[in-house]
Amino acid sequence: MTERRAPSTARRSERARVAILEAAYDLLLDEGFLAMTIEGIAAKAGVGKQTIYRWWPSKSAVVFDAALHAGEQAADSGGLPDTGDLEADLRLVLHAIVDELRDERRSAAQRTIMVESMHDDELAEKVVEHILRPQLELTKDRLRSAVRAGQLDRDTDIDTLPDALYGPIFYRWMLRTQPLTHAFADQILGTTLGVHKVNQRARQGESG
Amino acid sequence: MTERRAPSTARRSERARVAILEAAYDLLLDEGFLAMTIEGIAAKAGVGKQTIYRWWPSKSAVVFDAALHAGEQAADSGGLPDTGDLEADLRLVLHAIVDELRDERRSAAQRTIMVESMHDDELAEKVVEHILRPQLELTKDRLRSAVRAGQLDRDTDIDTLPDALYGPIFYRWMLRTQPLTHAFADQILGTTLGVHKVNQRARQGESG
Amino acid sequence: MTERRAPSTARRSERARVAILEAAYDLLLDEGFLAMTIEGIAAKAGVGKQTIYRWWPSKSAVVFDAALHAGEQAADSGGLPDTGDLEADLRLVLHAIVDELRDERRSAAQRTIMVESMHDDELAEKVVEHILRPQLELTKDRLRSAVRAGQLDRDTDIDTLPDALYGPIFYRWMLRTQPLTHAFADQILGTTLGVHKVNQRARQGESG
Amino acid sequence: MTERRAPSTARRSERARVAILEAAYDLLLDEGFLAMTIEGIAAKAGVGKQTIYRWWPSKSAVVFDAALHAGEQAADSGGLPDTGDLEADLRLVLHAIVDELRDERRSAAQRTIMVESMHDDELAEKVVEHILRPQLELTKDRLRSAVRAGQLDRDTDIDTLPDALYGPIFYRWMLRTQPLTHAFADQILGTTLGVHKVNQRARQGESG
DNA sequence: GTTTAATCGAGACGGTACGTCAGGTCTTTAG
DNA sequence: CTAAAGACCTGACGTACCGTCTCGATTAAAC
Repeated sequence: MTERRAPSTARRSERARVAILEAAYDLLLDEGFLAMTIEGIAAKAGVGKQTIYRWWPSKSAVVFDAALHAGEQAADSGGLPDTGDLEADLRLVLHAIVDELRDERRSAAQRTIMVESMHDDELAEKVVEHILRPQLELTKDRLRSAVRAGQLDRDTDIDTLPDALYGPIFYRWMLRTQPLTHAFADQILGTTLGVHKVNQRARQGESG
Repeated sequence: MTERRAPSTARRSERARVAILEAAYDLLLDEGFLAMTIEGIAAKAGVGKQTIYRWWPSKSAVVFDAALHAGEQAADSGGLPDTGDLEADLRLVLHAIVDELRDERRSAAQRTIMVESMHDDELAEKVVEHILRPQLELTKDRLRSAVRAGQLDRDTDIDTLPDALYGPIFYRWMLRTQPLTHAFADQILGTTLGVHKVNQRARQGESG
Repeated sequence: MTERRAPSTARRSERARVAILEAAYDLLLDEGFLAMTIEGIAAKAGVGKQTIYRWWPSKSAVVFDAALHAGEQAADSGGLPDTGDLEADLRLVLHAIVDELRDERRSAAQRTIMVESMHDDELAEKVVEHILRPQLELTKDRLRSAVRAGQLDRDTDIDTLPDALYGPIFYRWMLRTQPLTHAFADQILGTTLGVHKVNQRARQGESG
Repeated sequence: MTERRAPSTARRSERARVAILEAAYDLLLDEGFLAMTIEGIAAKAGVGKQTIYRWWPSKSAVVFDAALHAGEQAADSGGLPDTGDLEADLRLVLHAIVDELRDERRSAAQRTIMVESMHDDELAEKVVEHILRPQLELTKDRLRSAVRAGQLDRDTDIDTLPDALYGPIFYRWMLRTQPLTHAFADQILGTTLGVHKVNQRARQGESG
């Protein structure tokens, strides 16, 4: 993933690679990004420091790969569910996200990476490219499908809606101003889809 | 702000205190939180390292105070504007936030504080209490005023709406997936208020 | 002695200085120059590495000072003995040198210094100035005294004789081709003084 | 020369062997023993590190062989000249040695090897066996021949005389206290042979 | 004339020590 | 008594080499 200065990648020791990623992930969870050190990773992985420096340019890069390695979940989803009912499908997705983020153990690493990406442009780019962009694109695909199915206004801004959905959840997760719940996700969903929902608005119009 | 282990605070040199805070803020803008060092602050401020350690417990603490010192703006706002037109008032606020965050110099400190609060619970609490909570409370006040004025549904969830407004902006600012613009803020505002706006929905219902 | 890059020497910790020199000397005797490390000295002295690097530019420099510190004997001799009997006086000196060089513990430092001075011109100069030249000058003084006393030919080459005395001993010490003994020293002494001794040659002439 | 752990020596690549020795000698002259590295030799020779480690046990061993290879002069001499005039023959030998040692370029490597042999017992043994002992034995042979010819006392210590001859020259060469000249060699020779010369002493006796 | 097995260039590996940097504490000197 | 200056111990940094260990790809020998 990140072996950009890799000399060949052919002779590379898979054993060492995996040991490093797992040691890095453990240390990330146990000590946090700032406290962990390259020397610590090397020691825990039973690996020479140079073997880390040979394949990764920075601590950020190792940790990012470690997080990806820990959850090979990024590419597993072949897309968002599409049952025909947009709101139900999105609710499923948001609930899954909330569930994952509420598991403190699993989400600590994610949060750390997000945080570090704020002052590490290289890391930030990787986060956007490998984690956020794919998720956003899949979401947009689902929304376009909904437009085609007549469930959303034809003039809905497809680029903004995902931010409106994920932003508030991200906000509460990062800043912990209030608890992150399914109910909150539902409210965000309702609020966000509100103006754009064709049928509902029509029905509301009739009954109004 | 953070002088917890201060021995007396009485004999403290104001000259040194200000020099430290200003040096710290300059370095924060020039080098960023990670690159700057306590030694660097001391050198730039023409101060002994011990004079920093005597009054602050950590780099985070100095930088937080430096940011507060730089902009004594946190508490200046006596509340959100209330012209009677909720959407216009919120648009003003969101545009101001966007403007501040788009100014790299001004937003660097904010970003740093957010970042550091992630692995510094004490700092996190201060951020929430001194910066976020006040902003959220003022926003809620404005929303309640709108409900009273009949501009918003009576059953609008006042606790969720601010997250729906600020969350997406925070999301784009932190993750930099797409540029942060006034247009984006406007769309979020439109989407978010959409279902709750009394007049507009009524009008839409009539014309539907 | 070697604090060339010393910033001030005023604030210097005498405790640390002595601990370093003693640790260095111990390690020199126990492990030898090549095997010992700066980190090892620091650890044994209970000192930070930086405290060594602050005051000495190289391992050689530390070890040289350590050797000087161990035996503040370099300048102690107020001159060679002068009992009137040149051969007896020189025999005393050579035996003392042999004794010192045969004591592995005591000669290790000397050997190391000689070795290091080969690839460290600055050190070499110090060795010549502080150790060799004084010894040679004192020896020449004693020889001149013997010429005045009529024990040596008036045309004896005073500049060559010391090399003829010390050279062979140095040769065996360094190259270890054969053991270094008092008998060897005596033979060198006899051979070297042979042609120059006034009385003996005269007596030999009479008996020839 | 030193291929002690060589598995067969049969399949050995002569090209690689020579390239290694020449690279090593170049590096020895250019950087000195301490600064040069096995990796450097391998790189300069265009050879894998393992090819060095396969045939030599240590850097010392490679460098020693490299020096031998550079001057295949060690074993070329079939003995010291024996014209019947001991002093003239030895003068020839000493002048040749002085000439070689005065050539800084050629003698630098020799000096380095001598120096390193002080803290490298394995190297020391090789130096003694391959370079010094042969020279000393040849010298002793010549001296015994002189005894038989009646030019030297029958009780002359044959084991000491070579040290008395070579020691002072070695001393000045290594320590560089004074320049190394033919005149110096002549004086050493005169002093050393003085007491033992049969004819001269007899003549002196007659004239005394 | 092909096996076939050792050697070759290459270079990754687990390590040690390097010399530097900054952390946070302790000490000295001046005001 | 505080502040400046800065030395102190600590520990991580990123680099250079160590000596060992695979890798294919030549060789040169014995079949």
